Amino acid sequence: MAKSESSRLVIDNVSRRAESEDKNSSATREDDAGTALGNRFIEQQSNLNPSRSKLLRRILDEADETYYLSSRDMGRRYDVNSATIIRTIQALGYEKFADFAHDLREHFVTKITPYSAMRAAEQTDLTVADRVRQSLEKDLENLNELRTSIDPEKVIEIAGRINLAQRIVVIGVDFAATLAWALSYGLVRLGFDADAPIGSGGVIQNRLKILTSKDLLIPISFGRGLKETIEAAKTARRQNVPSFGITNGDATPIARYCDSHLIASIARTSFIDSYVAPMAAINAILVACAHSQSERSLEHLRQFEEEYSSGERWYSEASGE
Amino acid sequence: MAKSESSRLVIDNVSRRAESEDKNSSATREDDAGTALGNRFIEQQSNLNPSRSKLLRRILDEADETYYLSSRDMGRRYDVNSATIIRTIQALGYEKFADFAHDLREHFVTKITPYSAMRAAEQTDLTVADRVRQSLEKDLENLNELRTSIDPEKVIEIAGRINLAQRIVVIGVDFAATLAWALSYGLVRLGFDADAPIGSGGVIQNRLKILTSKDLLIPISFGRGLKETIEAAKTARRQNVPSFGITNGDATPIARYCDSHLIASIARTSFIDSYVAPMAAINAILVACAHSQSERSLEHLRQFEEEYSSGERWYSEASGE
DNA sequence: AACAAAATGCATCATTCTTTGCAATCAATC
DNA sequence: GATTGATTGCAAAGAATGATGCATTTTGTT
Repeated sequence: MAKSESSRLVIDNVSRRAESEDKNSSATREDDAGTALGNRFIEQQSNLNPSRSKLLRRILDEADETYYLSSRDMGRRYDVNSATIIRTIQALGYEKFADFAHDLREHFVTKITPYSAMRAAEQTDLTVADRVRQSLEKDLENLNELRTSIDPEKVIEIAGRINLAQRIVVIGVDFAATLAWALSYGLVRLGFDADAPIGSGGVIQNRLKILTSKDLLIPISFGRGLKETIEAAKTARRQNVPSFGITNGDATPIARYCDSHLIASIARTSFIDSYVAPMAAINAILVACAHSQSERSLEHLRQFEEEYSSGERWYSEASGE
Repeated sequence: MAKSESSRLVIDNVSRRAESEDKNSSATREDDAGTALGNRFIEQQSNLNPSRSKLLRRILDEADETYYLSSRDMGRRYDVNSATIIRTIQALGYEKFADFAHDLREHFVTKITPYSAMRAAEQTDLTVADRVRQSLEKDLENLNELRTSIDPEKVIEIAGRINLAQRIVVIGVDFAATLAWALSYGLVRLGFDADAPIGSGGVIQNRLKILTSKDLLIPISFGRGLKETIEAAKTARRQNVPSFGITNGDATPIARYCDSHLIASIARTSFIDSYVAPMAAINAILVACAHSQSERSLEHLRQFEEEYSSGERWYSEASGE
């Protein structure tokens, strides 16, 4: 009984695996990096013949279904002898299979997102509850991707620029306005002179006119980019105003027209873009700002918290019911 | 060489374990539910003597360090004979250790968040980069907690109410205004009559005056609750306006004064609350809305998308550079 | 096409693991 | 405080795993 029930996680991942096989061939992929095993795979690439490389590629990609296998089971899974498994991991530089198994688990843990487990069920007749779950798991995946791909140093670099800037203007239109507002509000709380102008392109352009090279523009837009936001970035460039963008890819206009940028996925399961990962990125920026110049920010925060919590702003039972 | 490097994940979790030992004793906890193993642990509680129950409690809680152990290693870890491990899992109803191991892995996977691994490093001298990473991992944990604790049916229930409502007013002040704005904007895109009034309490109260029992109020506030938001919820109750709250606990004023509510954690690592999980919750609500009355919403969305993408709003290279 | 080098599969052994019988220990009840 | 039933540890048996020498196949080169 335990058995039948417990095998439900392993549904049918064969199809999706097969499909992703072609494009990636078996070469190293950049996103392997970050785990001991992934790094070793990259390093030792020259010591691996094509079939071994391919074998490892599959084991790593399918870590969610291989991390708990014995060498024999792994052999069975990929139609090779267990000795081949052993010798392949030895070619990677591991002395014992147990060492490899450990690193494979680590690899699995850092790459894991529940969404990858659910993706197998690409059924057509999803219930609404399924879609809700899927949405959350996609958010989790986006966020996890952000976590593994983000370079903390880059975030710190932004924090540094924010620290140096006299004024900070955050631009976001439509849905991205949410993010712009969140960032500028957070920065204000940390004591920075930040704002996120809303309104038509005219309002924004006017706001930009007074910016100088001592200020900082943070435009936020995804995909093709909304006109007003991109125009703002270009204006900033013309006026030598430093700019730092938040977007979802290296090829987006924001990435092109800003001095540097941060990438956070807005990939969605349904029709509505998910701004969860960018929100987390903004959070990270705020944290970096707060801690990279502790005296000033923390002092501001403390002050803010004080007047905030002592003040009249919180609800108190006394006032009614 | 593989060995030394690969043991870095296992730092020192003993202290934190010990500390959390007292309060939870060894009794079943609600958050065990949701995995085959957790459920079985709850069910079979009566068949377990205190020491076995305690043993399992620890194994489940420390799943991140036990999921890959053999029965022997588990025995060593908890200072019992491996036979005790075997018989304990048999008392749970498992026939073979392998079955238990499988469910333990599943348990681990559903509970895992990278933050739990990092928490061990409660050093005092964190670098800024560490704090950035920690912030992201905390976000991930909050989001994961939301995912495991959320009841999709509840989200669908909200969606149902939103569908029925004539007008929807979302209230959020300060940081929560970001969320309010995001929700109302999303709803508008789906074709609902929603808005998120900003401004002083007076503005909000005026906006509420015209609401009736056919409308819906969605206040968003966390912790102690901001006065204006709570007052809005209470006003709604007085006027028989249905209300649905988003907050971070069952004991918050929002939870008390709203007809029903959704919980999303804003727990943070630094000084700034993280609104990542609530953002995901809002996303989930929007997805549920979009799919629970497909005809209307999807039609609206399609229309919206069309005029949006064909329109002048996107950036196009032609216009400059 | 022939050869050398490398890789794989098979068979095997030493190691480790799971499971169970048995004796000792512990806990609860009369 | 003795007795009984449940639980644990110990030890051993049986099953599975990891690792390696040897024969065979594959790959790449001349």
